[in-house]
Parts: sequence; structure tokens; C-alpha cells
Amino acid sequence: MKLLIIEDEPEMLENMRQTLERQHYIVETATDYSAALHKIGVYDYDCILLDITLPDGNGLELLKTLKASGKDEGVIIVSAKDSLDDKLAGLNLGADDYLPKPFHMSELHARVKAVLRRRHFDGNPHISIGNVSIFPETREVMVENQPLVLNRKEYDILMYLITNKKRLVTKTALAEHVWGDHIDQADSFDFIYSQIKNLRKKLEHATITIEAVYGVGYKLEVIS
Amino acid sequence: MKLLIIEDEPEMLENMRQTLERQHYIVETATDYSAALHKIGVYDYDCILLDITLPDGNGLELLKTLKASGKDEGVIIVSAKDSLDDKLAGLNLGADDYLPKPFHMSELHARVKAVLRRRHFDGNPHISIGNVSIFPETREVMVENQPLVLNRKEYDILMYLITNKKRLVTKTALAEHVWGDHIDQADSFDFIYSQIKNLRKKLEHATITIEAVYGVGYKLEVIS
DNA sequence: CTTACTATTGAAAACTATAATCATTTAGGA
DNA sequence: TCCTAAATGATTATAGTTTTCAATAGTAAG
Repeated sequence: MKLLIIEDEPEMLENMRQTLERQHYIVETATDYSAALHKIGVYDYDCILLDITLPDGNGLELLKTLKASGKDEGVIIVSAKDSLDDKLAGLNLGADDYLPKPFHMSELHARVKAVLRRRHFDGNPHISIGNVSIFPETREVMVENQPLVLNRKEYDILMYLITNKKRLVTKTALAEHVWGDHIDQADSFDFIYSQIKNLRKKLEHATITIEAVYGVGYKLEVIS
Repeated sequence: MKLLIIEDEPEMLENMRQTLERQHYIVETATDYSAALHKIGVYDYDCILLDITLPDGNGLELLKTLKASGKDEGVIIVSAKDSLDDKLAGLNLGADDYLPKPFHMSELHARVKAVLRRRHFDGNPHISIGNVSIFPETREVMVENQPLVLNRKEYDILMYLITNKKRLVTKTALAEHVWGDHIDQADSFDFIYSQIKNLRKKLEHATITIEAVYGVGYKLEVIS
């Protein structure tokens, strides 16, 4: 799961990044309006943490632009001023949650988790597809009620494919979401091939399969 | 957490062992009545999985002996015949649960977890002591609502100390429960010292402390 | 059918995290 | 005081994960 933190105070930013990276999210950051706008245009995220007061613009504007462009990532507004007006404005513009500063880092994590869960699997504590069940809370995976041990990257890949099931996932999108954007202009996709291979092997007894789409990427299908 | 599986069918035994070891339990085994009796006499376990029909005796007898000796480990009876009589007899003798064969391995794990939880923290999904909270489901630990990252051994040690809080825990008992009995005649406790040191460091901001009891072991205390 | 590119695979290498060991210092109890 | 236990920092070993590499197989287009 990939998050974008838009926040200009360096210390706060570092704090948030650390907290969330420790929970295995891919975290990217932007420290001003224009950088944020650029990142949002180029990549896509599962959830965006948006500080309202930015040096070169207002976060609510950014949110408006974002929603207008038809993107539908989750958005949590982070704001120094706990004003009811801002809160309402934000939620009206389509934000998923509003978090007034100062807040506990554990609170941050809880909110992010809640937003991701609401978006991807409407509050359900586990996702089932074919004979595979996934428990995001514990990152456990079961096939036919037998536990299946996946390591971090394998789990992240499977999760990303599942949240996009039956849709085509380009290799670039996959790389971005699982590895982060430093992988951008990768000259080879060997690392993806390798992980996909291992994942497929582990999913031998599952009724889902990862299909290659020649020249583009992968698609997750349910075997019937 | 240390388990003892008493079971004479090799295949079943291997299955059970694998399932439980994969969940990071320390697993020991006995394949007949007398071996089981011996192990129970010498070591102590957090939960015992007891097959009723053994080549050289009846599991219920073993259970009776066990309870008579004042030991209080959790016991789950595993039985081929799903007879109501056996079940009642077992539960009357103080077993915690009854699992008729055949069963799913995931069921096994669930039952063990349930028994351990019931014994140590009667059904509570998390344990709190001082400003430390532990979530056994996810093996996560929080201090003052900040996540604290422990690795496997550190977590196991903390957990064992907490389930015996304010009681003296000998180094031998600790070694047995966290490492298993191959450590028995260890000539040095360096590995314990080392882990304790790291654990203490991580618990710096916690209001619990691990006190050494000279020549014997450790005791967990709450700072007030 | 041939060619150029893409995907799959197994194995090796690099990297990371964890755990155990060792050498040294500090402290406890008789 | 002396002997042993415990604590500590640094080092080494081990295990697990991820990436790279080289060889092979498959696909689409000319």
C-alpha cells in the first residue's frame, strides 16, 4: 500500500514517515503544493495525508483539484487548526477523514488503516477471493483454511493484485506500489518476474491465478 | 510458548508439529504413555495436546495423573472417536477442550490459541501491564500507545515473563519455554543475558522492569 | 518461418535481520 | 576479599529475504 504525505514541517513529516514505514507502507512525501500536485499527477496512491496549510497554497484547493481529476484515492486531512469549518469543508470536498494536530502517531496509523479498509473492502476484516482469504490486520493468508506463509514482497504484490482483481495491472504500477518510485526508470523487471514466480508457486493450490498480459503486465483471475 | 503433543500416529504427529511450529510455538512430542509421563514430570508446558488412545495406556489416565500432581498446564484432548462419553469424561477430569479427529489444522491452531489465551488472560484480546499493552493476535506491543518493535525471541521472553508477572522465573524455565529443551544442560546463559539486555533497552520508556534475582533468574515488576 | 522482444525459471549472490558467542566490566553475596 | 553471577558492547554466525544473473521458452508481427 502506497501513501503520500504532504506536509511542510520537516520534523512532523519525519515522524509520520517513520511511523508508517514501520507498518510496512510505502511512503512518499511532498513538502509543498506544487511538488504534491506533480506527484499526484504522475503516480497514484492508496491514501494521501494532506496538510491544509502549505507554504505555496491551500490544501483544500489541492483536494478540490484531486477530486475534480477523477482520482479516487483516500484522503485524510491533517490540520493544525482544529476548526469546524475546515473540517466540514474538507469532508464536503470528499476527504475520508480529518485529523487535527497534535495527534498520537498510533492514532495516525489507526486512521490510515481504517481508510484503506473502508476503500478496499468495506470494513470487512478479511478479504476472500476464490479459496484464498487474507487478513490484512495480521498479514496472514489462508488457502482452503490452511495457512500460507508469504514474505513481505509476496504479500504486498498479492494484495495489490487483489485490490485490482480482474483489472490489468501494469508492471510499472506494480513496481511503483510495491517498491516505491525510486524504481521508476528501471531498466529491467527481473525482480518482478522473480517474485511473481515464487508467488505463483505458493499459490499452487489456490483457485486464483496470476495471468501475464504480454508486453504490459499482469491480471489476477479466479479459476472457476 | 511450549507445547507437548502426545500422539502415536507418526503422520498425524508430523502434521500437527509442522502446523504449530510454523506459528512459532516450541513443540515437543511423545509417542507413548510412558514417554509422555516422563516428559511431563521433567518439564513443564503451556499446553498439552493429548491423544486418548495410546499404544501402552489410556490418555484419560494420563490426564488424571497430571491433574493429581497439581500441574496446571492447558490440556486439549484429541480423539479419534467422537464419543460424548469420552468428551465428558475428559472435560470432567479438567481438560480445557476436546477436539475430535479428523480436524483441520487451522482448527488446531485456533483451539491452542484459545486455550492459551483463556489461561493467561481470560479472553481479553490484549494484555496490559503498566503502560505496556500486548496484542497476542498480531504479536504487537505498544508502550504509551507508541508501537514497540520486538523481534521473535524478545517477544517470547516478554510474554513468558508477563504470564508469570511478579513471580520468580528461573533461567532454566525461561530457556525451556523460549528455546525448547535442547537447551537443557546449557553450560552458559549468555544467550539469555544478551536477549534480556536488548529487551531492557527497548523497554526503557515502559513502566515495567525486568529485575534480576541473583543466582536464580528474573522477575517482572511494575514501576509505580 | 524468422526475428526481436517479453516472460519464465532455477540458481547464485547480495543484503538484512536476528540470534549466539566472546571478551570485558560491573556488581552481589559469603 | 574472593568467587561467581550478571551486564554490556562488539563480533561472528545463521537464517531469511530480495535481487541479480544466465539460460530457456513463449509471443506477436513482419
